[in-house]
Amino acid sequence: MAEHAQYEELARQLSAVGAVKRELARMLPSDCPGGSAGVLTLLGRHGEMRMSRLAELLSVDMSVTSRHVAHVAERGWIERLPDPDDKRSRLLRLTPEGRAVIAELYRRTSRLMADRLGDWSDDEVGQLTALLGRLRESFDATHPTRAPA
Amino acid sequence: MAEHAQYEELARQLSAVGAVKRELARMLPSDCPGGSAGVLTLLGRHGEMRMSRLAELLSVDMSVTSRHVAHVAERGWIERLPDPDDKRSRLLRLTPEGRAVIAELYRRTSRLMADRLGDWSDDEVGQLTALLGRLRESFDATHPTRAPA
DNA sequence: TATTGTTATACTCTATAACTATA
DNA sequence: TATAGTTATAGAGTATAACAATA
Repeated sequence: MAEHAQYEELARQLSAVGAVKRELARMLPSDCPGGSAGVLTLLGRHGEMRMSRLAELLSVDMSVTSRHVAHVAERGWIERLPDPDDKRSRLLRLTPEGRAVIAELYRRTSRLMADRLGDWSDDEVGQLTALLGRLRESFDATHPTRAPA
Repeated sequence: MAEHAQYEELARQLSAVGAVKRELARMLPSDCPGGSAGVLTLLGRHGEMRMSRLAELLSVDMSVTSRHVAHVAERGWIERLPDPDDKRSRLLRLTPEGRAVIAELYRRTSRLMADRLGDWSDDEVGQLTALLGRLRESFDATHPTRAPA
């Protein structure tokens, strides 16, 4: 259990993360905004999946996911296939063009991160990543202690 | 120097912080959106200051700051006083009403944080806060190694 | 009836550019 | 000329509600 002032300081730093996210967003290709990049990288990491699963991984409403997915589908970066198990559902799959975009995103991310975090150790980057993961888990509304059912 | 995969994972977790920030925003008073809350809490912490200084602390453009400040000034939560040292500038000062809003913000933040981070130790909260602070510093465009002048 | 996904609408936050007033 | 601040405009992201199709 932490003190109030500590919570305030954490809240302030979380707000300030916005500046970092905006700088990451500024180096994205012009036709691939952040929402699209999220769709592509999650499909690249987890493989073919349904809309609802993707919305969960993105931590946004499915209506938002639908828009981001439409954007990348219009550019031919993913396919939307019928789900043999449920005709309401659609399976999202990367195309070769989509994989090429991901490769470019990776190049740009690596370059920027290496420039900005050049003096961070592997361990420090890992610590921050782990703590952010735990933070998200603690705030997850579907967490068992808050949604017991 | 960290590996590429580590950078990717950090970028993903930074994106996911958005969900946490949105949950914090959802419990704000209806006439006090996040931008207004940022203005009030920074004035509360650092005291009277000019627009340009506030923009720097918020890490956003001064045009954005101007809008947020106008919002809180319209509600009587701050005063905009003439700066005796520079007639172009305005000094921003909290009113008693503004301090009351801050008190309410603190109550709500504490309640939510205590609920979500109840199983975090002081040390863990402090570690995350410190790492986020360092992250912001590393990405700060005005950092001496990137803006040497 | 409940769920998957789409679309329309509205709100917040942000940056860029044009502008006013002052340094 | 340069800087402090304001305003107009445009773009990205998000949530809610209404809807169609299917379970």
